Amino acid sequence: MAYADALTALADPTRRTVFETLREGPRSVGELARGLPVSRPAVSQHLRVLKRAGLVRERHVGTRNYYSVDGEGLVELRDYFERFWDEALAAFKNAAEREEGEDE
Amino acid sequence: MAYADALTALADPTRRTVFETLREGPRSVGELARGLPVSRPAVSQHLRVLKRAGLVRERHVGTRNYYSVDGEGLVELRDYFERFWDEALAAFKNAAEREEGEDE
DNA sequence: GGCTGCGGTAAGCGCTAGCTTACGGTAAGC
DNA sequence: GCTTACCGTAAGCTAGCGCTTACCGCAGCC
Repeated sequence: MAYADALTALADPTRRTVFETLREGPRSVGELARGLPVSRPAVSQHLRVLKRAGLVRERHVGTRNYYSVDGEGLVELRDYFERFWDEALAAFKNAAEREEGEDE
Repeated sequence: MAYADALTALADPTRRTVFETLREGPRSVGELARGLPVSRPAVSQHLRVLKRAGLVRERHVGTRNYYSVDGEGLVELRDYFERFWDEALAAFKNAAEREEGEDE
């Protein structure tokens, strides 16, 4: 059920911006906050949510805290959509076959 | 930017349940509401959000309103994550090459 | 040691999302 | 026509989310 956390995490626009910025490479909290219209603590809270969703990782360097993209959350999301797509297609196929059976 | 609507749409647990139920095949609003702990108008509102996100379609039959999965929204989401993944990989590769250059 | 810059956390606040009830509108059956 | 079942929308309420300010801890530097 971890894909649920990832979905709610990426639902917020600010969090999406943070995530998409991190895609370009690791960033410190301050660096991220400077490019955003919100305060640094707000960014900190967003990063916590993203981390809990398995979408980002953190690495301490001195007093700085560098965040980067974690592929695990992305993989879970991709798998979720893929499975969804497969089952939806299967159901569609079943329905089509049933309708064909009714016509006879 | 339609993937944003799809993400916020799928962030809500009730809406996810509705969407996953629809994966099994078309359902009327009443049928969906019966299997959920919320009222029928609530389901109606959720369906409106899902429709705006391009995730579901509706088809009127008499006084009933049948909803089914629309693949368009799913495709947009898949493309978004795919592009994200590609760019993240490219950035990672660039960073690795830069580090290699610094070592020399 | 003191100072500075870094960042996580707590407390509090406003606003929006999701829910409910109440209503109106339409199609089918008598 | 009347009634019934279906559904969408409006209005209103509440819980929670995202934000801010204030505070604290920690690492580096003088």
